[in-house]
Amino acid sequence: MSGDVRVRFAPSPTGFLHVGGARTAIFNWLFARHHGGVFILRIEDTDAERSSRELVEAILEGMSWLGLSPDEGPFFQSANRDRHVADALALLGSRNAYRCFCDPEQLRREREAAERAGTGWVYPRRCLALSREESDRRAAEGKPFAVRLHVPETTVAWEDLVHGPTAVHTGQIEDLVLLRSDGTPTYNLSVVSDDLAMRVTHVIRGDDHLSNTPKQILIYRALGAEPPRFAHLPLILGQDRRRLSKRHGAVSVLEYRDQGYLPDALFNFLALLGWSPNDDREKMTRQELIEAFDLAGVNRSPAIFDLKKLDWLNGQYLMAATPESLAADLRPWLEAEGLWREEYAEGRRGWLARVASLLQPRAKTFREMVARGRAFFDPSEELAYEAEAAAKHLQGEDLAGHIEALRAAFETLGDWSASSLETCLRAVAERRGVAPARLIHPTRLGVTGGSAGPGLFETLELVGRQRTLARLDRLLGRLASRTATGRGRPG
RNA sequence: GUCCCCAUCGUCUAGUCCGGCCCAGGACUCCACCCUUUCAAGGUGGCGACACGGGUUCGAAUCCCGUUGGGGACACCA
Repeated sequence: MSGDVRVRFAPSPTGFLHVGGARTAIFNWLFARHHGGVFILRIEDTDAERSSRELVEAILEGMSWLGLSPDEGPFFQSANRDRHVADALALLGSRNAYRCFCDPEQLRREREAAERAGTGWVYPRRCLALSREESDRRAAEGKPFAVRLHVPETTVAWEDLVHGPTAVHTGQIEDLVLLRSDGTPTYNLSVVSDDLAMRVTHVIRGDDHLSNTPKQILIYRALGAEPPRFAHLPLILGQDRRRLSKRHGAVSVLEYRDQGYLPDALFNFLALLGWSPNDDREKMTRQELIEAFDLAGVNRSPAIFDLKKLDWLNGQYLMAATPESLAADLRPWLEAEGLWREEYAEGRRGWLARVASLLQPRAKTFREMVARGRAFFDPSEELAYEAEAAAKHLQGEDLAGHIEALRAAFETLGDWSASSLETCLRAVAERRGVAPARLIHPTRLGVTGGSAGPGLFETLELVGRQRTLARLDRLLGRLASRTATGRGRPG
């Protein structure tokens, strides 16, 4: 084998880290880990106009949240400009590139005119016809020039690790600019120069770079270098089969963090988008993913981002987590809602963990967990009743009397535990000659404000006697006013 | 317009390289039932696909050609 595997993820900080980029990063990372290689992070910040320090930070933050720490870097492409320029000049010296004195504005107009006419357009190589002497003379005169690669008439072929044998005739490839007339290097040159300098062995990137590949291979060859191996990943599409964009909802990985998804779940989900192990495994640990990952298992067709499945997977991770770790993860969410209390970190740690264990199988995200756990976290007795649930459960013969009896029994109950509460409620129901459900549903509504949720007795235990009684009092008040007005409407 | 890529349930996919084990398997979603104080979770079952047309072959989801459909790229952006 010819040396160790070295791969890189090379985002340009012209936007946040979106799920497509994250997936590319994950595949690179997985490939490196699988082969015991090196994962390099290179920030392609050569477009000063569109790049920003904040976006660099956002990308770094997104990667670190996903646990994608680079073995080398982050490197900044802009720092390598001198080498890029030197490489371009070397190409000029070796006659693989030539000076182009054409006016960029003029070329742009020609291109636009061709586009309006509905035809393609490539640079007509006017300056390639210039003699060496003429070119040197104009340059010496100080005339501005760009440096263009002289694209030979040939067929560029490579063995793509995802697509298999791939070949493109250079007939449609124009003599691309390597150096702009202001002396700055362009993308294709910089990428090749850096990948070469960083001794990258495998370029794993999105399908949108497929058409850049022959251009870059041409640059490698002109530089007298051996190109790396290439692997092009299918793109991730939105529900409408178009390229994923903001219109499709959350596309930044940090948005998923902020919506309450676990990094391991997103990582797992993204790893399975466009790749699968050769079996039916879905929920896989990082170690399992590393062991199973293989570029040969990458699909060739684009995949649609399915939020429902992510929700399911995240739910699986939530259910697999220990209540203690969930309780710890819940803190920032509770803080954001103003529901955090210091005692949750101390004396009531166990209580929080128990609440988390009740919410665990019922929520897909942390955000949902906090929303569903309102009855536990909210100190007040003023919970709003869900209208539909109230209409359904706050009715029937002498409901106030039943609740009154239940409240009295609860007030003097010795052991405030789920099992004891259940025994107590069932006894009251029997004494009053009604089915337990006649008490259970109104009680749940009174204590939680809704009709769905964890078992009532566990709920009551954790809500505590004080709040339970206060909330039942409020319910009684509601029932009394209803009776007073004849037929009041709940809610 | 030109070039390139892709094509299995609504979605993610297994199977395609090395045709038969596939009247196509798993998962998400949806539906039903079970469990059950509700909602989940869990269990059981169901709906649901080889884009189309030609070949090659004893035999094709798998190989070849074409059509259609979808996507991407064509900058002195990255």
